Amino acid sequence: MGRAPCCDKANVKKGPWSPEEDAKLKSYIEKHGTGGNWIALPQKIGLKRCGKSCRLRWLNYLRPNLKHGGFSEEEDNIICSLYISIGSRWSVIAAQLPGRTDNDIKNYWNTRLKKKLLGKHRREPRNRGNYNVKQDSDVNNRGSSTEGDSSSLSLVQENTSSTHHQQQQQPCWSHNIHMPVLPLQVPLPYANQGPCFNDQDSIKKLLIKLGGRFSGDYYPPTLDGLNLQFSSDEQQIYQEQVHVGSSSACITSVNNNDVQFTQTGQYPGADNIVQGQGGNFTPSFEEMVPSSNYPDGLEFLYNEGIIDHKLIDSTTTTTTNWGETNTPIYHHNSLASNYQGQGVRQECALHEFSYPGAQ
DNA sequence: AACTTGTACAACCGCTCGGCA
DNA sequence: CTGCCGAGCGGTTGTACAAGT
Repeated sequence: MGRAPCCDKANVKKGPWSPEEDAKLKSYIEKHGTGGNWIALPQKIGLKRCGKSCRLRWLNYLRPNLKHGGFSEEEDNIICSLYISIGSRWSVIAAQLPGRTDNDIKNYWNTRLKKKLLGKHRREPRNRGNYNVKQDSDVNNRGSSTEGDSSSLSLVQENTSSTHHQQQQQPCWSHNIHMPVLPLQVPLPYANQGPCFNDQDSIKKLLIKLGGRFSGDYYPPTLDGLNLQFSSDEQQIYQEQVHVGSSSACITSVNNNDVQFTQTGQYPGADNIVQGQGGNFTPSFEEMVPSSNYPDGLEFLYNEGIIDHKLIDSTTTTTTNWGETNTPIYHHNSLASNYQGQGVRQECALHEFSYPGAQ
């Protein structure tokens, strides 16, 4: 019992749009609008295209005032900070970047931005003492960005001393991501959600998923301390796939029902800062998250010091009880503040990103 | 020059959500 | 309340092109 197709697949054209098709669609929408019905639109125009395809073409390519390519450093940083805050909610992120589409941002993240960060993450030696890492020499870039300037994503790892047995993964946070002031322009309907992993299944799926995504030189994370109850099959899948030094969300789990997160950061825009509540980035975090369990796909941000844990202080750590609620886990300060007053529970971990450039 | 590999981006697919009857 | 349907979203795939061998 599958869902009925939105159009007759046999009679619709697929693949790249011709200039003629573009012209037809654009002129019609500019004259008449979409009419609120994308499905009927192609018939009206005489296009042999699926309505969804028309919508996508219009939104991602033909719509006026769209920018293509040439992402600025500021846009990079906004994307990074929002991704950290709300995850892969590209439409929400796109709403913060005028002229950008969700598809554009998603592609940009997947093809460049993530590799720019993750690639560096993988290449650099880890825990070998003091070393500096600059994000300005990535081979994936073809000279389109202005890298290496003071506003780029840069980080310096200075101190790798660790007293824990997970020294291999022990990050030393010293430098700061350069985050621009982010004036939110629209409500963020998902800002209260963040990556929600509020049950064991979610955690397990996440771990397994991450296991497939990362591979390399790092020790696999231990499940000790997470109190996740894996079936033997799940555990096998996990152990087969996970070869990471970091994974998953900031789990500081505690018992069978409760899993806690801690997360902080300092956001640069002073006007936007909403001070969180909380406590230190406690030893218990280090102990209970032996492999640095960080948000989905973002471990490198932490391990590379892009998110500066030195900044964590007694005012900024919060916990989330998974057993009770769908409480958000990762929040941007401004996102969180933006959503206050809407009846949304805000016992979230607020990021604070330092902003060295801000005076 | 020919082939292979890597990258960027456009487009598609399938799912979820919300409006409406 | 329920089911249908369209819009929207995010993940994935396809393709063109550049770079490397």
